[in-house]
Amino acid sequence: MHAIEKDVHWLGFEWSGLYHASDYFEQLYDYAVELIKKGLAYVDDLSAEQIREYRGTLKQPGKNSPHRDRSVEENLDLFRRMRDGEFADGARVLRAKIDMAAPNINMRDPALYRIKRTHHHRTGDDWVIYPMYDFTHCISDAIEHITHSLCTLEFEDHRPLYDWVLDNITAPSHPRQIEFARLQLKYTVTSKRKLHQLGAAKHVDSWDDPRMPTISGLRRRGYTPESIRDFCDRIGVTKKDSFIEMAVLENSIREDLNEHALRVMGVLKPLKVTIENYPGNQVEEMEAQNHPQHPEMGTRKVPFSKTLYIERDDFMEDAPKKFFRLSVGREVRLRYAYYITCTDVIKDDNGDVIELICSYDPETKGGSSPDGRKVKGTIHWVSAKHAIDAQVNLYDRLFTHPNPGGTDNFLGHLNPDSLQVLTHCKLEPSLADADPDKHYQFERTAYFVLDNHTDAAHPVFNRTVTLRDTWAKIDKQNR
RNA sequence: UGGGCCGUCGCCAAGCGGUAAGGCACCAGGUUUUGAUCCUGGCAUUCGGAGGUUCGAAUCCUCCCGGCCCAGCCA
Repeated sequence: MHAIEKDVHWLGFEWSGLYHASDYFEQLYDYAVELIKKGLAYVDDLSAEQIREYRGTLKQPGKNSPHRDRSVEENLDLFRRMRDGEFADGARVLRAKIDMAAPNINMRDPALYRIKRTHHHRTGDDWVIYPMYDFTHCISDAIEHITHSLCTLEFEDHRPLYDWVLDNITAPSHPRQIEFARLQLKYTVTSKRKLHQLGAAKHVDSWDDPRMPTISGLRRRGYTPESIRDFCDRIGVTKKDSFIEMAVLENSIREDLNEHALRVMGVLKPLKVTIENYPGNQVEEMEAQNHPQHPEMGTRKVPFSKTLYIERDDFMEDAPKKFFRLSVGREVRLRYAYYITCTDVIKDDNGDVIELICSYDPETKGGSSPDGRKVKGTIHWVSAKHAIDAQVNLYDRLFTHPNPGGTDNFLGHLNPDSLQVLTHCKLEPSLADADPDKHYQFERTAYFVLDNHTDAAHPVFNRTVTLRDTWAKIDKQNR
């Protein structure tokens, strides 16, 4: 309950009052008595299984309970004694007397009250009988003078009952129930029951696991309240049962983060680079912009030295012409630093590249050359001896099936690679005191946020969403 | 003939009798010290289908097809 309040607050909403149906238990009881007195409700002694049998099927009408025609006096007495705890749990229920042959099953004398000795978080042990949803909700809405009671599609069949109850008691008002489709996303599940199962079976860490499409999960993943509200504005509200593509959600957060995230450099999969002609002890402070489109967001200094780390993906031995990054003999720009040319490659015994030897052009400090020559690629880097070590969590869709919830075994469609943990990522030193409330763009890779369960000594960054990657698309097409 | 609801571009979604908005995605260009961002252009002769009414239909009528929900003393 408090978690919900917290989520709603975080999303940016306030409420004028907090109401609980349990505040109306006494009134609800009185309305039930009113129905009994009108001959519109009765106490039934049938067991749950018997009631099910008597209910009939979707295509066949039900039949009346043998207790359906008890006198008002007897019903009043029995209901009173239900409340007083004279009967065992499940022994009797109060039912509305409507129509056992109704085509809408919800109208076949639905249960209004059942006996259930359970501790209530607000009313404690005051009650042993509790009202059913269909009886409680409409009356609570009426008491609160709600004008429109919004709910999801599966309650469409309940609306006749909602109206029946209010039509047959002296209701303080008669709200209108309107049903809408629930928000569903592809490649994930949104039902509370299924989300709970994911946690219970340890497929995710918790309710706020960054892979969960919960408010707390999205928050920990790095989504902002603004982006979620924008997403909701875009998708609209209708009665059509639909599934939204993740791309829409991702677009909303990218749009927000592109505008507000601080740009930094972080190397996820480091490859060592030695600048052979750079003085061994020299360190230069390069000036970098915090946001190229917003100079007012300032600049920062990033240390540069002889030994650096660059992204493994930014080097390719047999690079195609369209590959604008580093390869032996090719020149690239190190963002905010120098142009470098790869001169040699060092491999380990397995033949894997473990280090690059490069030379830099001292005339290109800051990233531009006096002779105006062009370099196609600009890559990010971090100085080896200044870098901080961090863990980075890369998240992907939770399921491999577009509608896992619609299959007979949704857990069978889990994406085994929904979380990829990267350790010893090398980040620029300014990130040593990263702000947990700020969002960062590791330039050229993705948006990240400090995990809110992290501790300062061992920073963990969660990937919110990747940047659009045209190269990945081209690369994929070429294979 | 159980009942209820829904069908407009790949995914969402306006439209409510006057001749198909918009977003996402996608495609093609341009700018760019992020292959990001940004900018420009393209993307439904057609609204699940077939008839009908009308000068005119996605919008009204009829029939058909497809999808979702309901047999908790859960919500």
